[in-house]
Amino acid sequence: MSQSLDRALALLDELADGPKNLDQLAVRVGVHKSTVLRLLRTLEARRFVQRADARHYRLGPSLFDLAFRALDERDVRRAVEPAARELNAATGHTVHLASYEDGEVIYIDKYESRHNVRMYSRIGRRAPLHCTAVAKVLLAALPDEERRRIAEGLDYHRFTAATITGAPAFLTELATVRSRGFAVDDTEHEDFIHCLAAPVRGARGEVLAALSLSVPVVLLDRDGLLALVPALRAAADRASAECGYQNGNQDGCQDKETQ
Amino acid sequence: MSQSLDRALALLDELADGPKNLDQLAVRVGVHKSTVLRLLRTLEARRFVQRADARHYRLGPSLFDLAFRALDERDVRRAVEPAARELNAATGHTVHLASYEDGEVIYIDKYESRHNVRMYSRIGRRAPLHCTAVAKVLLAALPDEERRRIAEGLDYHRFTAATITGAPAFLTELATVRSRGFAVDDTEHEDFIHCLAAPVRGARGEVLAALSLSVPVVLLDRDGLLALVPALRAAADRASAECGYQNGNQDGCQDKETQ
DNA sequence: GCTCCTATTGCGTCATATGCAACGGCTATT
DNA sequence: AATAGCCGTTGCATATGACGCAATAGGAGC
Repeated sequence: MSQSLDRALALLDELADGPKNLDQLAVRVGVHKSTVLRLLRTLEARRFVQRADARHYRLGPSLFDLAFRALDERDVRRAVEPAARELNAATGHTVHLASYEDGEVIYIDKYESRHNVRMYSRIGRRAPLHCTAVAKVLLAALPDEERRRIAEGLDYHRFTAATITGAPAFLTELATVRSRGFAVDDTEHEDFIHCLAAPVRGARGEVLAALSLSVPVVLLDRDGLLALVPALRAAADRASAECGYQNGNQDGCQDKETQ
Repeated sequence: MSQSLDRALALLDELADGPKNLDQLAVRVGVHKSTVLRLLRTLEARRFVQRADARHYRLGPSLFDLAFRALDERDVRRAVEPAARELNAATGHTVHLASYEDGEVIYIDKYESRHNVRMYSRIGRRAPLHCTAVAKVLLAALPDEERRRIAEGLDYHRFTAATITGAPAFLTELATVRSRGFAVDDTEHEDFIHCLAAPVRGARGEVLAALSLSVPVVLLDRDGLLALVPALRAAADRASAECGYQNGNQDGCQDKETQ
């Protein structure tokens, strides 16, 4: 709708993977150099970009400030923090918090593993829907027809030998997740990582977010991973309580309504 | 320079502290509702904002993605991470990493305290220059005339009884920091917090960033804080090594050239 | 069922964002 | 040291596209 704004946002995107100069930017977004310069000047005035050196621009501190302020605003994130931190401390593994928004699953928090083998992920990143534990938990909570619609619209890119590659199999998996109350990603996204995820619920029992543990297979085999389920669920339940979820029923089968 | 872009950035700023509707935004940035709508639509198309509900907008995932990608790009941050994490684990206190850019000191990383009493800070935030340990370390490393110029331009807002409130006293403090090799914020910013900071140096000995520990006074008195100096310096030195700093001379008096 | 509030759209106007081309500072090159 | 080439920067003329206004539509609340 707004041309100049759109171009400016494209510039920010370009700058996200490293400093660039005027010409590079002009080519990448397809506008004249001078236009780029003027847009950058406005962005610079508001500290969204800054000059790395005389001829290179990079993203500026306003962006960080904004992003973290906004993340702080997200109530779930704040509410889940203590439980997630404790889970991270207790297990030593990577903990993620992800939420579902507009057909996407986004990581909204991350607590790094103590170990050297780390998972590659980042706050703000989108998780693939068909092969991550967090996405399974979040999709499993959607109303039937929406879940089906989404499942049938996915492309099921095969990341590893274990990746689920079809809507029917995926819908079956989601049903399992829904009835069991937690999800497993058994090296379906990356060869060397497997994950668990469990839902964080709000006052009306609706699923607000998914809390997950990601563990390199070299550290823990499948049984070792599954042995972490109680710890994960305890953390997710504590987080749910923090978010106003009342019902303490944890009989292994939380298949109640999910709005 | 670019009006619409400038307004859009103002909108983002407004949205950083919570979802707002059209009218609120229109009033705050001083433009017509319909203009706000059109700008938001562009921002929404690029996922910089999203609708929280029918009549409220909030910041979107692109922003988070961008911010974290940009942070990852910052080499210092990545290089310092292991040392900072270890320092955080060893002491249990809040660890900050800050850098100096264009007359400002910005937090570029943070590791939370294990304790309940926490410091209020955030990645992306600006640190006040005259009353934080990180700023002292970073300013102390600047060339003489620039340091003097900055010191004389500050407003020395008095946050606490201990805040340094004049350029001469501040310059003396910086000289001490420079020769001693670390800085102390003795409840100069907040009554209940005191901090230590030490420089992280690059290949040519230049100061790249400041690493700091923030501790509530209820947990540790002044001597207790100072007892952490060796741990902090060890971490800063490890981080410096990671950044290419060669000179292992740690005789308590790193007053070498600082570019 | 009615009212009020807020989002949305069509439209006419003109501010403003744009591309172009020329300038100028800097670096690198021989 | 002189020159060539690169890249950032500026002035200008143009028309695009962003703007405010006012009318419409769509809900929510009473």
